[in-house]
Amino acid sequence: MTDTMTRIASGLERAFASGGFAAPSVEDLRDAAGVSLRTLYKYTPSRVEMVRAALENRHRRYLARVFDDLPPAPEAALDEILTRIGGWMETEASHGCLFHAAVAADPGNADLRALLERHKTEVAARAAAATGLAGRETHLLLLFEGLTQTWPLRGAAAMAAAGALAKTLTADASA
Amino acid sequence: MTDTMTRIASGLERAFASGGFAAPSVEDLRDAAGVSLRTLYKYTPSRVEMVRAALENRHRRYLARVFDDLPPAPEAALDEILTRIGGWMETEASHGCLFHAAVAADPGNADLRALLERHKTEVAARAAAATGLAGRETHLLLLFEGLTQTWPLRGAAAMAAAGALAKTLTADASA
DNA sequence: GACGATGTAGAATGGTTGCTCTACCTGGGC
DNA sequence: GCCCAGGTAGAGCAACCATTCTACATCGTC
Repeated sequence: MTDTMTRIASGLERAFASGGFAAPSVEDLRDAAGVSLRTLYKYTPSRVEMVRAALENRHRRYLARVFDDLPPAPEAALDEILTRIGGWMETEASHGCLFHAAVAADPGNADLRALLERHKTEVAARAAAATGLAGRETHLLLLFEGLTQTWPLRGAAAMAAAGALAKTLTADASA
Repeated sequence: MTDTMTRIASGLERAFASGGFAAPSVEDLRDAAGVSLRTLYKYTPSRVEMVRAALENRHRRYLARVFDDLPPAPEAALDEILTRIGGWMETEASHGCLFHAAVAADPGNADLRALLERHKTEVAARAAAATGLAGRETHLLLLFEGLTQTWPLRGAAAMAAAGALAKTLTADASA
């Protein structure tokens, strides 16, 4: 029922998330997308377009899952964001941020890097808006990046550390 | 004058750092290593061994550069560590941590993941020892990971944010 | 000055990859 | 009943890649 492009994008996202960006062949990607090779190439005319489609899909899903319907109070919002990032890591991204992985796999690709930049900028902006910490976008970003990278290594302990550091941020702002 | 293995390892490190782990062909790696294909395969008998050699070299260089000869006072030590990580990012790792990049490029490889784990664990341990923050390894790790990932996106602002968050860590400990 | 260890140069090989192309199927609108 | 937009299935192709192999150079040691 979902239109073809959506089905392709979410299949590709799943494939890259589990297999990385280097390993999966286009035939693997076709299997994951659940369409024929011809249709796959019709919607995403090259392998890098497949990567782009997967990341666009990821971006939309991540923003919705982490930032939609947050509690209005700043400290509660920040706590909830961190909890949701933890949940995201647990169920979706057991080995780190997909955007960083894409750039790492192909560091020379400027388009990919622009996509990463846009994703992180939007994440920081939405977090700042939700927590009333305008002007602290970089602090928030550092916290999220730290949590996202430390989670695969330390699991719940990473969440606890992020929570502790977050408190000093909100306390600072209300002082 | 340096023995062959060392020359190969540091050449490989340079190649992977600038080209990522997926793109460079073994011939590219040979050029970077500055030896013949035969010699390259003698010391690193497969491409994954080349990756391993590069990462081992990176590990040694990183630890030496960030943790050797730190000031004895805890707060000064932490500050100095962050400054050195910033310097490292600026001159060596303009697009993130090489260990995470290696794992991202080949997420199924357990050996690589073990190498990442070992690297980060050792970094956290040495940082905790140098700053007198035993028991806070995860907090330190989160801070370093955050800085390392945010630096390519925000540059000096990332350093400032890391410094601010670090202060709350040391203040906490002395309280 | 001969020898063996260690290096270089680069051709050959067998397998894989990204991508294209041909041929066929299917279901809703006229 | 026919058509055609939009799909499937999968063979074919040229390029590339990791790895191996052959043939030759260099140098320190005896």
